[in-house]
Amino acid sequence: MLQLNYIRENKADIIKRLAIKNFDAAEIVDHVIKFDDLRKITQKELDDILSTSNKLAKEIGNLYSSEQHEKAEEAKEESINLKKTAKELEQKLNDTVNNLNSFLIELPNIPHNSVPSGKSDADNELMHEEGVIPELAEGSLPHWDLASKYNIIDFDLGSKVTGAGFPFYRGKGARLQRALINFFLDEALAQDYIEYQPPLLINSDSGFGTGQLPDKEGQMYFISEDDLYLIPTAEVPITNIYRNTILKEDDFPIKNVAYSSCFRREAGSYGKDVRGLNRLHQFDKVEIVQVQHPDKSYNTLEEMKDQIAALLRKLELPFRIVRLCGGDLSFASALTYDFEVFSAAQKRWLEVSSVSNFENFQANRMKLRFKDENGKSRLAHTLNGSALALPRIVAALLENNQSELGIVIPEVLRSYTRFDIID
RNA sequence: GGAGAAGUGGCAGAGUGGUCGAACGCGGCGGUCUUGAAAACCGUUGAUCUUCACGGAUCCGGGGGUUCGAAUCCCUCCUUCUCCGCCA
Repeated sequence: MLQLNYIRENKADIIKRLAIKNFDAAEIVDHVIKFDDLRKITQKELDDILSTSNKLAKEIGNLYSSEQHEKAEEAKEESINLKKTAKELEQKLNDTVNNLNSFLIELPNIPHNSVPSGKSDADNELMHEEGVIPELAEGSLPHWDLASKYNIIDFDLGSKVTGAGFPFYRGKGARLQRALINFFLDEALAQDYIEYQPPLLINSDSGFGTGQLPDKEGQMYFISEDDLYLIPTAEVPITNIYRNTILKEDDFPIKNVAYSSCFRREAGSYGKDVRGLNRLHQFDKVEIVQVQHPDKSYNTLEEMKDQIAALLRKLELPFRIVRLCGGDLSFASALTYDFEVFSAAQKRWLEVSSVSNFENFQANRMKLRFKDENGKSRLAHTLNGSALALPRIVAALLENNQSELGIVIPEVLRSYTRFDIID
């Protein structure tokens, strides 16, 4: 959510920059300012009424204690009238604030200056590419075939027990997953992150705080009985730790890491993009979250980017980094880098991480503030990134490392898997 | 799941209808004293909206209500604690 004062002071600039997200903000901004004006006026009127009513109430108290009952009754009469007016104004103020908010939450975050314009992922900016794209031998298999060949992931069994997109991992497949989780967590701990195990269900306040609600309501599994949502990412519970808090400046940087399962309905997805591990309803991910001083958040973003690149390098996977264009950037993000690994049998790049700076967009929704050096409350900046999402990493490892002997485990993982090869 | 108790400022803890945004204490900050520090003493110390400012309004778990007036009374939801039941 954008800050009201910022909108008022930078109207033209906001409209211009949101155009990069292909979002026409002109009308909404006008509504926001109009309703905010009305809000201020109404608030003032109400405050004045309440002020006189408060004075009157005190007076009535005094009149009673000095036994002037008649005068007190008169004052009561007047007070009741004031109250009626106050009720009406309150209603009006309420409506106005609701209108204001309904427009305010429609505005996406403003893209960073470096964000290129563009319509879709085709217009993303390739920033970096490294690693050797493996030449696979004749007869090489995509990961879903490898999964059944070595009996390490069972999609059909998942369909039977739950439904499509909920695979079972078995034997060395399960152990590989566990190894990756531990590897990713240990790498983050070495960078001074604090490890968390969050709840996997969140309430609607939390969903609103990070921006999933109301925008992506249909993408989350909802438990209506208890009014709770399954988390689509650990970002939600981990960032919401700081909802409605005021930090001290020396609390920065806050660096948290969490492993969790993630649940996504993925309504509307279909076709070859969702085959095998490419897109699941339930998957595992290690997520890094930082809360940072506004002046430092972009340095932090670069640091997180480097950290994620180092993970892929250690796993010996060929990868590239793209800067998302305006059209591909999420609602809440100001700048996002996507990491993609090359999956050699599918011959395509798979997104395995997304690292974003939300600036104060989430912080404003969840009232995450800090005291600056002058003792003033200011909104903090929030960032997060996957480090990393498991399924597509597994897909690339299986495909890229297949050989006649089996699937070769990268050196760095062997102390975690305690096997060298899946055969 | 059943029965009971409670939720007040960073912490601790008073306040049960009027002058309470809230005593006292601790902590924090500033000062006096000191070569420096501690101690002692003095002062100060919540958030949000609004205003150039003075000021005004709102907030005592959340929401609603009673009343001229609510931290204080009523309803409801949430959370915590105790006892019983169940259970990994």
